Amino acid sequence: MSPAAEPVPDKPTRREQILAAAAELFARHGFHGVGIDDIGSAVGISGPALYRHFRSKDAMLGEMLTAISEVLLDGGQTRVDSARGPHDTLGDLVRFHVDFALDNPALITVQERNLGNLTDPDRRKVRALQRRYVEIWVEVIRAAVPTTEEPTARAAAHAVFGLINSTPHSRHLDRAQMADLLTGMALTALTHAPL
Amino acid sequence: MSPAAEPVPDKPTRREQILAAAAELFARHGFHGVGIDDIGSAVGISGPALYRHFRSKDAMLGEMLTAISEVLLDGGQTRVDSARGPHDTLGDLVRFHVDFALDNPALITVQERNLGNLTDPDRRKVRALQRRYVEIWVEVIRAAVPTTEEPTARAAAHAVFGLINSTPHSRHLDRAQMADLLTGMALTALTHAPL
DNA sequence: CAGCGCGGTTAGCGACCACTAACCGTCATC
DNA sequence: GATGACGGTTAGTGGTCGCTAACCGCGCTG
Repeated sequence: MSPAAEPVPDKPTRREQILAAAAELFARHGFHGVGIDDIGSAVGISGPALYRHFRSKDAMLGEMLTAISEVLLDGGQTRVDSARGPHDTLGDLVRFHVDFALDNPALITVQERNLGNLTDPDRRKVRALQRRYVEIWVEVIRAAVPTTEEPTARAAAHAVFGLINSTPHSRHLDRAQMADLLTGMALTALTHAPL
Repeated sequence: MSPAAEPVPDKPTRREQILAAAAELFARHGFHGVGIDDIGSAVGISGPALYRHFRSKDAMLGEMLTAISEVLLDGGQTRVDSARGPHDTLGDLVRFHVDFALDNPALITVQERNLGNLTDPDRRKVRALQRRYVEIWVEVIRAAVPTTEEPTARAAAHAVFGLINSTPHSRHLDRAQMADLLTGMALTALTHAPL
């Protein structure tokens, strides 16, 4: 067949394969619980070959977490930019985060658990991105529920992240049901609870 | 002053000191990210002295997590035993878990993140205890919101755990406000969302 | 006061881990 | 058809980690 003409949805590059495998392993065993050889053999190569693609193990985690944070921030900003009204925007934001969590359970887990294993510069960068993402949520929450104080909105946003990110720890429902459940609970908690 | 007559609330034993320090460290750096020497120096002794109190590093984590699971299960059972009505019982359960999470952020974090670092027998034991705790929640949820299917109730329980356990990651409010916020969000999500 | 258990100490051992060194086959290009 | 970038390989190295060994001072108790 003709080369490079198939409807292949972007064959993942080796770097991406490695990051995906590493994310799975980091999520299951923790950053320090995974060896360089474990990651290598998870993608069919062995051990030090990884250093053809990454400068260090720390760099893998750093790239992984900054990528996640950028995707979240970017997606959040997009939802806000196409705002139709405060309540719809909040709904879009919730649905976006729910979809991301359901589609990337390993990444969500790593971001939640392994922030402390980043190098200092990487952690600063990721923290900054995360802060901007939270600020988006704070503004949208306060637009939808105007009586909410800013610190309360921030705490509520974190609580909703916890609710949604709990996904990886429970697989009792199928994807669609889970999405509806989490979206409903998150929106109800944000808009009907006494904040 | 007279020796051993003050209102000291049970001076913590050495084992307890060690477990508390280890919990803090495990929460911050992950199980494999903490060395035996780190734990030792956190309680003022150094390194291998820990082996006078625990058989291994694994045993510390094991004892820590089984203790947490037993406290939760026990507290949950107590709340159910003194039930006055479905809604009150659910409220008691939520408030109990919120209090525990706010008072023991490190323990909650360790239980969430480091279950995978337990030895197989320890993990089985902890999992069994956790399952029983979740089943308490499932029954109470279904009593308070009778239209809820069992798998949905289980997923909702996990989601609420995620919401409440998000506490350690956000300290924007003082304890009382945080307790009210989390309790309100959890109860609203459970009883007013379309489960 | 001899004996001993309790809870410390330091030194060291074997395993493992992140990473480097040195080497090699496969292409694409000139 | 030589060249060199690319992405692999195996062997090895320095450092760290969990744990054991050997030793020791203190406070009970018979």
